[in-house]
Amino acid sequence: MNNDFSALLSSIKNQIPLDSSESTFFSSLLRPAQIKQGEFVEKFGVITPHFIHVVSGCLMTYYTDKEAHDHVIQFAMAGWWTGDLHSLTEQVPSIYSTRALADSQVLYLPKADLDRLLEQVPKFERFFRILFQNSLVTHQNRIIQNFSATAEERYENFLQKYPSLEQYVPLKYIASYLGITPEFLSKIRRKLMER
Amino acid sequence: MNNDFSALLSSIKNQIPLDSSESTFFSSLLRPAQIKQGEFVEKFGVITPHFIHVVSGCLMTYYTDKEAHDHVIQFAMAGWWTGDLHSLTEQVPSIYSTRALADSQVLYLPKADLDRLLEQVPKFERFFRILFQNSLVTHQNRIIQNFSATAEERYENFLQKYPSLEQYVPLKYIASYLGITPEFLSKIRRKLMER
DNA sequence: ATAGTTTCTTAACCTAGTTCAAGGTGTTAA
DNA sequence: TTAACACCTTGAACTAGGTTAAGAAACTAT
Repeated sequence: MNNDFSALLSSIKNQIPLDSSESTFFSSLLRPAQIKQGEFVEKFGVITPHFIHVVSGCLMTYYTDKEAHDHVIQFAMAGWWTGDLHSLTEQVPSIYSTRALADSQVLYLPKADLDRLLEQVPKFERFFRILFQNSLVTHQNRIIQNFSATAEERYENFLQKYPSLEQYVPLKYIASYLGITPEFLSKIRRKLMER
Repeated sequence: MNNDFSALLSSIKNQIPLDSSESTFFSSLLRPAQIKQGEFVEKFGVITPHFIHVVSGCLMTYYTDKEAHDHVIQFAMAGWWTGDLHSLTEQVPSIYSTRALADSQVLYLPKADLDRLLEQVPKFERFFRILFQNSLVTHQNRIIQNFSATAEERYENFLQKYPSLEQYVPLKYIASYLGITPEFLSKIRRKLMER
């Protein structure tokens, strides 16, 4: 059994029981890839060809607005799925770009294979239903936070929630994820240091 | 076939084929209810007992923060599902409240019945997978908007996207949904009138 | 080592959005 | 008919966070 796949397989088996032929079939659909720091795995304007699972390292997904400002919408660490869902499912050009913040290993699940998987092993519908359901709750919490917490509170929550990210992620991207400028994050950090 | 159910059934059949016994089983799990304007269908601190589908009228879901300020996170119109997913699935006290903005008809799908449905008719996993997947895309778009658009742009987008809501929803709740104060929404509206 | 590039910080000034307080309008209800 | 109430608006004073521009640190790459 390939070592790249074992962590993913066991996280899936946490949600749905898989027999060995199902595991083998699923594994056969995954395309491992090594991504160097700074490389793109998904680009604005390009149709996303596959769902992306992070085995190691760290990826960042961001949106570029009309004024050419980037807005980080997600950091994806080991064990996470990422990629523009809308582009993937509707096969329309992506509005996001995804880049590696560190050398990373990923598993690609091509759209056609994902569709085949869901058809042939319907249990995976359940897996992705739960995955999306949890992600939805996370997104709702983020929306609430953005409305009801100050930038300072959001930064403190971020540090608590993703302590391991500091090693990978330049502060300017954390600022972007929090919805503030790097300059303002700097002010916040100084204020917190002085305490 | 009960008229309350037919719109929901056909929206489901849009995604997954249902034979008549499956339709009947699903329908047997739904509990119709009439909600008067102002009544709650879900309350902060209470475990959400069922998933909620809106047949007619309009519901509003909001979060109450430590300073006792309400933040509207969703308006649910005819055809929408609503309710605190996290409370429903984990059976923990809800952090949201949901109220009727107008006299409304809803269908309750109790948690135990939802679980039974997913077990006995696994096709529904697919239905909810797609439902959550689409909702996730909507939530991501909202996060992006909050970061990259001004309050004025967000208000204009809101009007475009939900033109029918104006009849039900007091402006102060629209302000809350947009993440601004009613006073500031007032200023925006005057500015737009003057054009 | 040194130049080039990217990241982080500082400070002065600016603005979108808030807060507070008051008044206007519309609706229900005795 | 007037009191009570919820909603919307206005304006003045304020603040969280943005902008601009500069320099300091930290990396890369010769």
